[in-house]
Amino acid sequence: MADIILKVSKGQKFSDLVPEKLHQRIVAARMNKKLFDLSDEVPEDGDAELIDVYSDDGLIILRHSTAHVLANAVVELYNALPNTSNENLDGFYYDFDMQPVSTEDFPKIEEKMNEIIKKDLKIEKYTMKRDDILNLFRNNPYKTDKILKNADDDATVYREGDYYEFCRGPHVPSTGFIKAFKLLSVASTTYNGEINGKRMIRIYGTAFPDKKMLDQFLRNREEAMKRDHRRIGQEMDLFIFDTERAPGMPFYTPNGAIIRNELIKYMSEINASNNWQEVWTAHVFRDIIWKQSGHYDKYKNDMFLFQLENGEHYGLKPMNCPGHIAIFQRNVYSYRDMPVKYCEPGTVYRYEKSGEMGGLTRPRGFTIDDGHGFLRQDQILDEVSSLLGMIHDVFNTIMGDVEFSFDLSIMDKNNPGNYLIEYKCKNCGNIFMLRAASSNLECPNCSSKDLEMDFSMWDTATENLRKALESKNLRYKEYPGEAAFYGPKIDVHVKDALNRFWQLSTIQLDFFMPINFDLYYINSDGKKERPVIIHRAIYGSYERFIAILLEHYNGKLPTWLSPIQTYVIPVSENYNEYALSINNLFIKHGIRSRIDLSSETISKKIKMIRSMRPSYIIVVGEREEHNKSISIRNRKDKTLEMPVNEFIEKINDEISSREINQMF
RNA sequence: GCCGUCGUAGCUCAGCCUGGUAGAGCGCGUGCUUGGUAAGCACGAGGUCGCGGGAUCGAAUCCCGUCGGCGGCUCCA
Repeated sequence: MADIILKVSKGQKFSDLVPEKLHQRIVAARMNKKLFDLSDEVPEDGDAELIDVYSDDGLIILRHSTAHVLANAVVELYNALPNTSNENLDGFYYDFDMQPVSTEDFPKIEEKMNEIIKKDLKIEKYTMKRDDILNLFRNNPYKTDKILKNADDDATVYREGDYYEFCRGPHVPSTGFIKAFKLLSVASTTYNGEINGKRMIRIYGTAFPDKKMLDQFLRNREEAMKRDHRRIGQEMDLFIFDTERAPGMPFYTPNGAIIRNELIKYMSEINASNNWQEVWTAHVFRDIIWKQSGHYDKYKNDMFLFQLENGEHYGLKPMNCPGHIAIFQRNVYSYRDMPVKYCEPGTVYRYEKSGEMGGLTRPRGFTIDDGHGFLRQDQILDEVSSLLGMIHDVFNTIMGDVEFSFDLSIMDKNNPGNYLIEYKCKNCGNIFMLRAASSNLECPNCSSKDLEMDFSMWDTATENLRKALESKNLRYKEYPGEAAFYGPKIDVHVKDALNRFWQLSTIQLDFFMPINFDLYYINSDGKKERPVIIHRAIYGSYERFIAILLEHYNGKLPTWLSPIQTYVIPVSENYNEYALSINNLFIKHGIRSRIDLSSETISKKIKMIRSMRPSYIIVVGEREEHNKSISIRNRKDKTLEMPVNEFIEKINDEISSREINQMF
């Protein structure tokens, strides 16, 4: 439905503007970017937008209102003290101070919620004085705290039956607007996320405008759980975790190593064709390099650091950039040599806290398809454009025609102290870079405090990132204040088959490392000049990317990535010889083929191998031997007989062109 | 790191509440079966119940500690 925009005049009630037939669909209104309850009066003449429950904003309002019904129910059932709720892409949650509940209690809570919904309680809004609100919530310290922090004398309180909520709104007009909801899970959390805060119970749920959408969501959710990469990894025998002896470290089994190596090989080709030179760097460094890079100060608690008998201090690399910088420093470069671009499948080790690890998505050791470019400032645009092209090619090749989203994280000029920026001393003319938050704002040369900020480096870099995105016609969102202190960045998200966005690629500009390591090149005037470093990864990490691919394809990887490309099954022992000759022929032609000579029935062999997701199952018997052919069963369980040589040619094409779809 | 929850055969799990030193299915091995596209039959091997301690005549089971896993929180260069 298109947004409904109406001319409205001051004093009208929004609810009176809703067309009769949309009565159950319009949940709120918006004017001048402000949301209103339908019970509100129009504040001034102008254009108002009616918010449909099927729109993004409407959905959030619906979920928000459902969270309140949850709170209402939980307060009645358990005498809980509600704290706060939130809504997101998947649903909502509400935090309570209460005795722990489990999912077994959900039916009871849902029943109570349904009662509240059936009553179709009006959700009424009251504007109240702060002291009155405080009085109303005097028995709830969490609400009191929030009121003290947020309320002024025209703050709002909403009533739903006997239940009151201190809230900005808006809400759906009555509880009957909630047509389809479900509680999903329960977890514990801390009050306001404070690390030592009071323990709270968080109940997760979701709501949709109709039952059909809810069911679809629940089905997707179930499918996502079935597709969990840990489960698929087990079924396909791809990797293991030796949780006792090497917690958080993935081990690739032969099948998993095939996938990883194919991805590395492809990235290596992409890198080479875009002039990124492959290097190899050490995994263990003396700690001095981490002190120089700044990682030690900031991340030493998250690093694997150790000391030898002789007293020397070492650390495993948590980042690849210092290694690449070390290689860059072997030479003096002319501006003509730039850019210098090094890349590497670089394995890094980070001591993630025990509770922060999880499968392949958050291991302690992982390999980044890392790259560091050393650029002149005028080369940023070209390089970023080239990277955006690489990103496009890579994901379209591997995942198909996927949807992307781009985040541009930029500096917040209202808080320049957070960032490393250039200053000019008005006293002595010295130009230097400084992160104001971390040191005194004074000229390192003459100690003058009369300084002028110069944003030009940031402005140029940010403008180049924008230009690169725009030149490729990519839509992006800007996030002021989200830039790293050392530079702006682009993060790339890719949508998978289950409609989930994953952050994969990142392109970060860095003004800081070049200073820490005193990097320079010689410009056309023969003077030293600082390069900008570009940090980039396309897959992100191999571990995470493999996990995403497994879930995206439900393990049914394109043939070029598939650990088992053909699985040969003879109909009976009488055809073992023919089957063996076929298998050997495949292997000779570079196809990853296996054969099943066990004395099981053909049905059982197929049943057993299915969880390993071979690309093609090849069945041979009398007919095939006679015809010099094979029977091929594809991933969709279609079968086709084909001459052996024709199949070999076709599958080799499929593999070498990294085709996503099967030959039939 | 914090809260919750879990750890039994290669895998998935039952037994634990209400102590009497282990069970299933799949897989694996052997034999029979020679089967044409999602489980043929029989027999067999395999586990000191994550690890350490405590109370008990006796612990997979109860208590404490510890190491891991999972769901969240916090964090993620």
